[in-house]
Amino acid sequence: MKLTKLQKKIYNLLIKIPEGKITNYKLLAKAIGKPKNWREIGKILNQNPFSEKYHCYKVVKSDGKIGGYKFGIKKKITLLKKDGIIIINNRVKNFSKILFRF
DNA sequence: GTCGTGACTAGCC
DNA sequence: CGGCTAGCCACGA
Repeated sequence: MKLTKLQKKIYNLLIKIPEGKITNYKLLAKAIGKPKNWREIGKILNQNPFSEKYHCYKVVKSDGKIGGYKFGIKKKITLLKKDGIIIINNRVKNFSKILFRF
């Protein structure tokens, strides 16, 4: 299993997200020091080698929309709800409040 | 070495 | 609001 630098950083950050909080691609990109690399992040999360260990479902779009998920956004929503996050019309309620800034 | 592409973003109408 | 557009970078084929 070969991980790119970005992968390592991203996964490392993902596990830092506290329960009940979410983040978005842009913040994640900023956190790894490359604000314009959100594209890569989406790709990497899609590869998703550790989908069960890492909280990849806690990553949403910058406007609070769910974005995507390898197993379908339905699954993603279910997982988010388990964390106490409310989803309405494919959008996160209280988005700015539960948004976790690194 | 070159080309295509993505779980996106921001800006404009 | 919403839909459309251009821009962006690293990775894999």
